[in-house]
Amino acid sequence: MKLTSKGRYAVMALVDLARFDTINPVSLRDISLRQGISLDYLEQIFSKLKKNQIVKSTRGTQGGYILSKKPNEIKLNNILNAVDEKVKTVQCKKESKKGCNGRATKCVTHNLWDELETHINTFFEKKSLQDLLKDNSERVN
Amino acid sequence: MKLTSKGRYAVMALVDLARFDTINPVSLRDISLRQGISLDYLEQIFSKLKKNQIVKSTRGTQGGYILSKKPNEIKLNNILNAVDEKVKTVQCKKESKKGCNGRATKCVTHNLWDELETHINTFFEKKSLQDLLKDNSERVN
DNA sequence: ACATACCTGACTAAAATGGTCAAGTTTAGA
DNA sequence: TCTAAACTTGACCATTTTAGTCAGGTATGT
Repeated sequence: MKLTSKGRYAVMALVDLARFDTINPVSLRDISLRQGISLDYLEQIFSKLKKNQIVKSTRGTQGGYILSKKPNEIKLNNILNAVDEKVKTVQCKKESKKGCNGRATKCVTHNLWDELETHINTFFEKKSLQDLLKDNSERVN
Repeated sequence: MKLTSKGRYAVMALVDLARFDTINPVSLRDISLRQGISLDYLEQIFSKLKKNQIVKSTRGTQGGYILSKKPNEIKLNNILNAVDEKVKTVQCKKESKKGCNGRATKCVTHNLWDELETHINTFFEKKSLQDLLKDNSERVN
């Protein structure tokens, strides 16, 4: 399982977007400056967010990104999946005749990681962008 | 955050140990063969488990490892911490005057990762080796 | 036309991962 | 007492992932 900066950046950027896209599209440049994330890296991230229909883009001067849906309809789960931060805890070979570790049976921890995966996914499915906005409504930055 | 093979191996090895240490210490060699984990790697893992008083060792012929406590007293949390698979989701610089990203404020997702961390830790604190033994009591391997 | 901003893909330094290898020390049992 | 089994320690390493950078584009509002 992995939960690294990419996922964090994606969430940060989208919270930023949710705050500022009410009138005009928001440029990555602005997000980059406000959130302290490299512009080039943001472009990679937004490319994936766009492919997953989480944001929409407008090109040209005054262009930028806006959210595709309302903040309460965008779950953290959607965001993290979009940037390939899928919650994956076990690397048991699926569909092979043998189970984990090349054995006939599943490794003794197999069910455990499955449970954990569900546990974490549930957490992210419940949280929406809206929830984060609310939590940080008093913040300046 | 990271949850990789090392943690999985540690749990697998301890479940194995819990099953077989009733009479004699169990050698890493045996665990290695039964669980399909490299012996050398197991040695690294058990070195840490020992430092954290999760297992005790006996040297020499017929030596090996036994659990320091009863299976129901060993929480998964203890195991994963011992092998450095601490649940860590954010790399915000602690104790610096500035918050995440070198800003004066915490990044908007700071609380989120904190919550997740608690969420996951709670999961592991509730699970003991005993629980895993029970789940797999019918297994052959 | 030109500046702004999106778009794409190749590239890379540094860190983490999942080990291996070598050289011990300790102790049970023959 | 000798020796093999088993623990102990630390260095080393190939591969993969991460977190970007860089170098080009293309589209479009003014």
